[in-house]
Amino acid sequence: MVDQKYFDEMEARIPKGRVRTRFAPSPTGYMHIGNLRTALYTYLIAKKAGGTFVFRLEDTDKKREVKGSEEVIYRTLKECGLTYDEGPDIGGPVGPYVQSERQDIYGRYAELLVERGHAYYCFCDKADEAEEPSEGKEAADKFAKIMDPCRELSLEEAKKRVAAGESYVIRQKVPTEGTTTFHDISYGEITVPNDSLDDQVLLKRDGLPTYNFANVVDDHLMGITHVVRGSEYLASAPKYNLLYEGFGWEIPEYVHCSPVMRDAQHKMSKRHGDPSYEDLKHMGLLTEAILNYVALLGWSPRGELAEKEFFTLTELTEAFELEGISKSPAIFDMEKLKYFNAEYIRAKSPEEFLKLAEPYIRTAVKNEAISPAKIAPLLQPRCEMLSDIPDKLDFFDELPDYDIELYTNKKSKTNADVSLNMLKKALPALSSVSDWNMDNIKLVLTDIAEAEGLKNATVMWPVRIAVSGKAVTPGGVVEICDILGKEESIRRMEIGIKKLEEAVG
RNA sequence: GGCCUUGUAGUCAAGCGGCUAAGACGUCGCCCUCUCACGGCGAAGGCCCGGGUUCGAUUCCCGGCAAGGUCACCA
Repeated sequence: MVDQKYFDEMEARIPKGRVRTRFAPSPTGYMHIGNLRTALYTYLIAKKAGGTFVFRLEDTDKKREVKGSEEVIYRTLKECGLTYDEGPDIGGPVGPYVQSERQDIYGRYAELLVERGHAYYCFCDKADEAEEPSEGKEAADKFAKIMDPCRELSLEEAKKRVAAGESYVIRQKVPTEGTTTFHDISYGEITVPNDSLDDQVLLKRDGLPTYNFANVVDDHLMGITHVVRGSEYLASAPKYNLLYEGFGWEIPEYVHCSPVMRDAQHKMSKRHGDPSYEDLKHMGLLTEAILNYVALLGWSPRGELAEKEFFTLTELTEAFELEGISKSPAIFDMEKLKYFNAEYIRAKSPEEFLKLAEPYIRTAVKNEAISPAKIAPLLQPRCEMLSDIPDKLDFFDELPDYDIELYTNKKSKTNADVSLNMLKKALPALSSVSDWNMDNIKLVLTDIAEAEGLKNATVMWPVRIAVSGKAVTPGGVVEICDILGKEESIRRMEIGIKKLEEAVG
């Protein structure tokens, strides 16, 4: 009847004695932030304990598969440095690591569970009812109907019908009375009445397992010691325990993670345009910053490290404690992420930053005579995201058409008249500079201010407006003139003088 | 609706019976300064509500309220 040898062999393969965690996404979407965070915590738990991090692909629902999403997951894990020790592409002792390649396993275990009296064949065709997910009272009514007659069928009778070719599903036989308690590392002990648990389908009509069943079987067969997953699975955890008990298997530790929210009532979702990991990358955010921020969204270091907020992956591995995981949902805050990103950008060496910034600089500055290497240092302390860069540089290639109102500035004590006067003094002075560099440009300008008994701003402001055409620029006049070059700077000042003369009369 | 969970400033959060309730982002002000940014200094802002228990509750218990999850042959 039962092929005991098969089960013994499967059992024998299971690694024992060390922490093993697994990240088990389904290829149905992109890597959203909650996913990434779960993967991170899962990785950290394993690595902190010197254990094994396993990657498993849960593709039991072929209909919902999204092409390309698998690659996104692999790429994201790789970029983030969340390297797994066992997985579909690298193998391992308990493979295969793709559920669709393990199909025969689930059928055998489902039948084993039937033999053990914790599951039963169900011949009712509920497909019609199940098509449309319903809510509220309706769902409650449907649940009542789930207690079907097949539950009471004798095993011989059921097998006879199976042998006759009748189609069936296998359902879990949940006790109708009593309660079930399970333990979660962050949520503690949770007890639920058994009559609130439904006889969930384990093996579908097509022979494939449901997520809940495949999960339990695989986690056991892969020796997973800590099951890390989203809190949306909290409600099904009691049924998991019943399954483990039904098989006579050891129950793993559970670590449920609260969701990452868009706002107080909605989870982050692609449908609402919330950014995925890849979206954030495209916005010019750094992997280190994303990872660091995400780690702190729902986890915080304790004790002496309580005030530390910048962590590398390695530092996280050391600092990570299960106790620090938060039970309440956390709202994703782009502003704070940007702050982290800005910090990481500033921490880069000038060379590293130039490498990162150059493509962005070049989207705005096409003029080959202008060197990105000269612009990058101005940008480094001034951008939160790399994508901020182009807008800041739009005046380099071409002088924008600006309003002469810009020449009026209270703090610099300038207006159109004063500015015209300053430009007329600065023009010849700058024209006479033979060695065009920042020191000399600055010297010429400050000399004018000193000679006139004015504050530096009074001469700097008008010149900066003239050469940039903008009220706000990265860097000051000195840097901008230096980058533009003498000829272009002079030309722009002449334009400024002309504009002002026309206006002032 | 049943069951489960959560609730410290706008946001992330520390706290684990006694504190002026950490820290960070954001906001505001000041300083630095040729604009902006960086940097420095400072300010405003909070324990969901009501009962208990206790000499004393943000912390423990009960009840509300609010929010979330789940109740699929989806994961």
